[in-house]
Amino acid sequence: MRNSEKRLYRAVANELLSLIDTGEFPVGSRLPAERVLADRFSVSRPTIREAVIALEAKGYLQVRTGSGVYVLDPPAEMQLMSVTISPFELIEARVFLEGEAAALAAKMITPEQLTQLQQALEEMADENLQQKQGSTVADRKFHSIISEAANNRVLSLYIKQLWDVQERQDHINRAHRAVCLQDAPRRLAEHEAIYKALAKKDAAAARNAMKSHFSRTLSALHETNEEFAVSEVRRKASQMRERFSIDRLL
Amino acid sequence: MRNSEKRLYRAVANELLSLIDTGEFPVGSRLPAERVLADRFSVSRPTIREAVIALEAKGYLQVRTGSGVYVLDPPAEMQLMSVTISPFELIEARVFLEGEAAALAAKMITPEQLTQLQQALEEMADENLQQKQGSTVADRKFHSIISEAANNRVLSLYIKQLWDVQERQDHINRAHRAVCLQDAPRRLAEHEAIYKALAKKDAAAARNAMKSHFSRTLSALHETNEEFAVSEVRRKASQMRERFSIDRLL
DNA sequence: GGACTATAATGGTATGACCAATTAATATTG
DNA sequence: CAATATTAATTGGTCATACCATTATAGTCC
Repeated sequence: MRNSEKRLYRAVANELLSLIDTGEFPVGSRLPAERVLADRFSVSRPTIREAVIALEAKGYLQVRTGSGVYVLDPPAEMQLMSVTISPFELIEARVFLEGEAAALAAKMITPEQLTQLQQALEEMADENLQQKQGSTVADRKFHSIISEAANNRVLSLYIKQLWDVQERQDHINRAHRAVCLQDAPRRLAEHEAIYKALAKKDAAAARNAMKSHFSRTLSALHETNEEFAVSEVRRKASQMRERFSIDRLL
Repeated sequence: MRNSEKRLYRAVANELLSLIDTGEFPVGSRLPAERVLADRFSVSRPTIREAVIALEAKGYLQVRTGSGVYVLDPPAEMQLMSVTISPFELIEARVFLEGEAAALAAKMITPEQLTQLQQALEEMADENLQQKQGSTVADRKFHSIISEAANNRVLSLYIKQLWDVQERQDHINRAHRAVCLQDAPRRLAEHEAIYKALAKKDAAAARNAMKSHFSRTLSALHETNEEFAVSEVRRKASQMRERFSIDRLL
């Protein structure tokens, strides 16, 4: 199964999940009875119960006493984590959310929060000097302060979620880091531009600064993607070449 | 305990949580052994295990085989449902998300989707005629088509989620329905304006139409809120008056 | 046909036993 | 005495089984 699932109930839970997105247990359907599942997985009923309760706690299942266990559609965070989200979709969504958050923040931000932003900027500068350019902690801190300053928990929650998703997805993360590394001073300047707009309480300027900050990431991502596609084509071409040459030798 | 905690393990889990923030089980400490807890709560060990597993799944506890169960610092709430969101925050977020979705959709929408939008508009008109003005199914369908047309799964997922939240939260829902009922024809006209902008592939117009559609809801919500606040003040004032008059008579 | 009742199916809880991993105590050894 | 190896106690992990409460189904009766 997975990576050393020491506890049985976890293994069972994972199997149930894969059976769910395999389609054997569609959303809305009722799972087989606990006793049946116990028999099928060759485990005891308590173990099945533990797996079910874990999945229930995470929002995948609903248990109705006397009736059965039913499959719910997976919670939104998990849908985001699945690979079906492309980097472009994610960055696009972040542009809107963080752009509007910046605009709102410009009107609501407190002096303390502005001070915190300055601190974050200094930390980013330090990171640049200390060769630790891969680090994004100060970056994230900066954006996090702004999203909090917008005073809208829906926005800040979504922004946080998208940041988490991005950090978990390799290809996006790699592209993002490449951009950051490649042009650190410019990135710092962009953050400072955002800060200045916020300090001036200029909502439109803050939104624009944030959007242009992201748009560079987006275009870099497009380039990276293109490069990747090109290199893929070359790789396949070279494979073909090799194969044909071998064929000729035969 | 709580409101009808039918299942024992939930009651136990809640008690454990309260004991944690009471300070009896501080963060980082080890819980008493399962057998001890079972004895203390007068439940069986399996029930304790179920409670522990549920809390583990939610990130409150960590179980180390052979060692014990340890208290983690509580995870930042990532669930929108478990946080109380004010109507204003919610509508504000929807304005941004649906506004941008409309702008994107204007560029990407297909003829089939435009047809579907027209159908949804007709259904809304029917609902108005048939006195079923409380229904929002056609309304939701309309907005759903647009969010799909934007071709960004992050946006459409979040828009769907916010709609779900709204339908689950009474106070928001009541305010929304009040607005809808009060001015059905105008609401229909707003939807038609959105449709026309989309048909023209005019992104800016689509965004504006969508935003002004929401802004009316938002301002109506503000009024409702104000009215409610005013009536509360009056109610208390009248109570006071009554009480004072009684006092004088005595 | 509709309301009511008996029956079966399903989840809910409890006991007790045994295993495996960890930790603490103890004995061994240098 | 100190470091190490061994043993014992503690703790979570799993299982088998039994019985209860709730729900759903089938059957019955009017």
